[in-house]
Parts: sequence; structure tokens; C-alpha cells
Amino acid sequence: MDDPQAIPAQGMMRRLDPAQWEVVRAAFKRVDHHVEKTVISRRGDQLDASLLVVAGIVGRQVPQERSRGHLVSLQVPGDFVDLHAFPLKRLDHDVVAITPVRVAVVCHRALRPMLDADVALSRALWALTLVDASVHRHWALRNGAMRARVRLANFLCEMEARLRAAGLSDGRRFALPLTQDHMADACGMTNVHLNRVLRELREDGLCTVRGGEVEFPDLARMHHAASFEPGYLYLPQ
Amino acid sequence: MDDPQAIPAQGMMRRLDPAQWEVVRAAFKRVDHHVEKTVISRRGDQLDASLLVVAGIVGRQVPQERSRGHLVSLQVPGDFVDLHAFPLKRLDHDVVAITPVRVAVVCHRALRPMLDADVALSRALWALTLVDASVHRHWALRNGAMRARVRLANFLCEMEARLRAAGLSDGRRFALPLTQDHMADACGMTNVHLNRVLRELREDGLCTVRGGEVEFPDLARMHHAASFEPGYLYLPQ
DNA sequence: CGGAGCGTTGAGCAACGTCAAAAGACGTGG
DNA sequence: CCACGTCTTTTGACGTTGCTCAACGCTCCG
Repeated sequence: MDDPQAIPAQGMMRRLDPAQWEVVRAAFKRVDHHVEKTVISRRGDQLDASLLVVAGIVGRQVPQERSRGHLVSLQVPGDFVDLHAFPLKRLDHDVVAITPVRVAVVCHRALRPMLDADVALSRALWALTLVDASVHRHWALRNGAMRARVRLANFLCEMEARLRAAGLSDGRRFALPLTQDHMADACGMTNVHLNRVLRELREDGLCTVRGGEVEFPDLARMHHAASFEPGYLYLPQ
Repeated sequence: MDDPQAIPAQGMMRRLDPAQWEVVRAAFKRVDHHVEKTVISRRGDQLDASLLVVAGIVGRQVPQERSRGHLVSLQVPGDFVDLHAFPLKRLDHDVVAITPVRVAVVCHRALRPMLDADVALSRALWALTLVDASVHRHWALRNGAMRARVRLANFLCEMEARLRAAGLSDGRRFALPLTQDHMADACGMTNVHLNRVLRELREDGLCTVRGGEVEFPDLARMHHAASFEPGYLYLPQ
């Protein structure tokens, strides 16, 4: 399973056309495993490689003085993480394995000539980082403009939609291997309050979250309660 | 003043090297003026041109059902806005003139062959959109992890730093032509609460905001109170 | 002189954070 | 199998932040 050439085009990688995906896949030189909580790269590091999430969840975390770091983004299978390090080099956040993960590694030294030679591919990867930016804008919006209940529901809807694009949800049940602390850090609330809101959502029959498993009894009702409109995700297909 | 060839390389445009800037500048075909509150482009529009802010402030706003739209980003002179529309085409937010603005217009039809021919320039513009993304991450962090006082102070510090890079602040006084409603929408709080926090900052001698003019009596103290570290802005030089 | 937009203030309340404790879940070693 | 420690979830009590609603003043402009 650690042959980079065996990685399927899942999730956001399906925004590339199949030929482009072949080219990108050929550039991966190995697949790394990391255990939970591994800090894969640190704020300020000079990176010479980027990662594609193959399995598990990777987070971008800004370390905080008091308390745990805040999560500014989560990457699911099929997402590039640190692709922005290619043109930018220096990062402003840590990259952390939230769960045990498998990531494919592509060196910038290998990527550079490929992109120099292929304008369309270059633009496709640019677009991927722009989708990322769009998601960031949504996180800013969610954290700034929504109250806890809607905010959390909206977060769960986003995760469901992205995991579904990666083939990891059927629209009703899916694995979301995050602790309540993680979700609280991502949604900008305390784990205590998050726990209460989670109960509220469960009591209202909107969703149940238990043991890393999430169930939406009624996806449409959940989306509505969460003010969720997935346009900003620019999902493939 | 409306000759695109007379636009100086200010703010983020100084991340381009002078030769690149000449190339980009040559692509602008005109300079548009918009009055305050003009909606320059709408969510969902197909765009065939991008804009460079020459003067004034442009905002990206997500319309809300009840109440005013939330501001997910502000662009100051020297910032590209909608550059991400070039690879992405469809936008997920409105673009609004917060103040009277002057924007230089570059058609994607003109941009495309330029970028196809110039890999380095292509990568430089990619990097610009990634700085944008970094700022978005910071907005998510600010809205999610900071309390009102620090949040507002941090916002003001960001504006000061970016305007300084554009030659529009001396580190002590600067024009910030935003209403309290705008700042509240950007910081995710009500205008009433923002007003109180603003008074608090003034009473603590950290900063005064009045009539579109901001003054920081002591920049270092303000930065400290705001937990402001400008690394995420990737400012030129 | 009269609006319209913006800023300021007050009173009351709901949402959310803090602190503390306990109960479940899970793996480890005896 | 049980005892133990650690991590996570859950709950309670209480304090604070920030929101709502409402009013009033100020300034600019017609």
C-alpha cells in the first residue's frame, strides 16, 4: 500500500484531469506514515517538499501561548497540504498529524521542472491552492459570523461534504476521527461548550457524534440548520 | 492620474521584481473609479478580468440573510483583488468598494499568454494569491481564537502594517476610512460592542480611532496588546 | 430645517467561558 | 481477569463577555 503509484485520485485530486493526475502521481517519491500528534513541519521551517494526504487527517495549527493551538485548517484524503510552501517557502503555522496518517511526498526539486514545462498543470495546482484559500475565507466567516450551534453544525457539514468527495461518507454516516478538543479548536469555542452544543444537535435529531463516528439522520435538514452551502468548496464533478 | 502606466509599485506589488512589475503594469488596460458602496462584482459571477487596487479600500463580503454582509477580507492599495478568479473563474463572495476607489483592470485574455510565456511571473502571481490565503488563515484565527479587545487591536495592527507597506502610514498615524460598522463586520462583533472596545483601547492609551484617522501613540505597546506578529503578511522587503 | 448616516450610551439578558469534578473508554502490566 | 493510569467525554455551578433593543446626539447635506 505504500507504492506512490498505487494512490487513487480521490477527493480534490479529481479536479485534475486524469492525464494531469498521472503526471502528478509520478512525481511522488514515497509514502510516509506518521502517528497521531506528530508535528510534521513547524512554523518558520523552510520546506523543500509538499504532501498529499492519502489517509487520515492532517491539521494546520497555530501554536498559542496559553492553551492548545488553534486549528486554522484540516486536510482530508486527496488534499494537498503545504502545496503553498512551493511558491512561498516559509510557513506561518505548524502541520500536525491529527490522526495516524499516510502522506505522499513530492519534492519541490522534482515539481519545479514539471510545472515549468506544463502550463496547464501549473494552473491546475494554482487553482487547488485557491480552493484552499476559499475554504479559509469560509472558516473566517464561520468563526466571525455564526453562533456556536450553527458554527458547529456548519463545520460538521463541511467535513461531511469533503469526506464524501473523498469517498469516505455516504451522506448519512461517516468516520470523523477528531476529539472534541480538536473540533473546539477548529470552531473557536471551548471543549465544554462544544460538548453541550453537540448534545443539543443530537437532541434535535440533527446529528449524533460519538466515538469518531458521525451520523446525519437527515442531510437536508442538517444542511439547513447549519446554513451550509457547499459552493465555496469547489468540489470536483 | 488614470494612465495605467503611471501606477507606482506600492504595497504587495513590491514583492514582484521591478522587471516583472513592468510586465504586469503593461497589461492594465484602464483605471476604473467606483463610488463608495459600489458592488464591483457579485457572488457567482463569471469574471474575465482582475483588479489591482490603486487607491481606496475594497472589501470581499459574503451577503447575510439578516443584517449586513460579513467582511472576509479587505484589500488596500497595491493588493490584487480577484486575481484568484483567473484560475478559478467563479467567485464565492461579493467585491465591494468600501470607500471611493480607483482600480486598474487587467483582462484575463491579456494575462493568459503573458503567464504562459513567463514561468517566473506566473509563480510570482501564484505567490501573491498564497499571501492572500495566509491572511485569510489569520482572519480565521483572529475570529476564532481572540477575544474582542485583542481581536480588534490585532485587526487595527494588520491594517496599519499593510497600509505602511503601501506607503500610507508612518507607524503612528494613518487614514483608515472605515466605519465602525465595517470594522465590526470584519471582526465578527456588533457595532455597539466594537464601539465600547474602541473606547477601552483609547482610555488605555493604545490607540485612538476617530473620523477615519487612527493613531497609535506607541506602536510596540499596541502590537504587544494585540498579540500582533506580522510574519503572516509576508510583507515585501 | 429636516433627514440620513454614523457614533455613543444605557439597561437587561443570553451565550459562552472558567473551574472543578466525576464518569466512561481504553490500553498496560500484573 | 483485575487494577491502574491516561485520555476523553459529560455534567454542574458560576462568572463574564458580548448581544439586543432602544434612545439620543452629532455631522453633513439637501
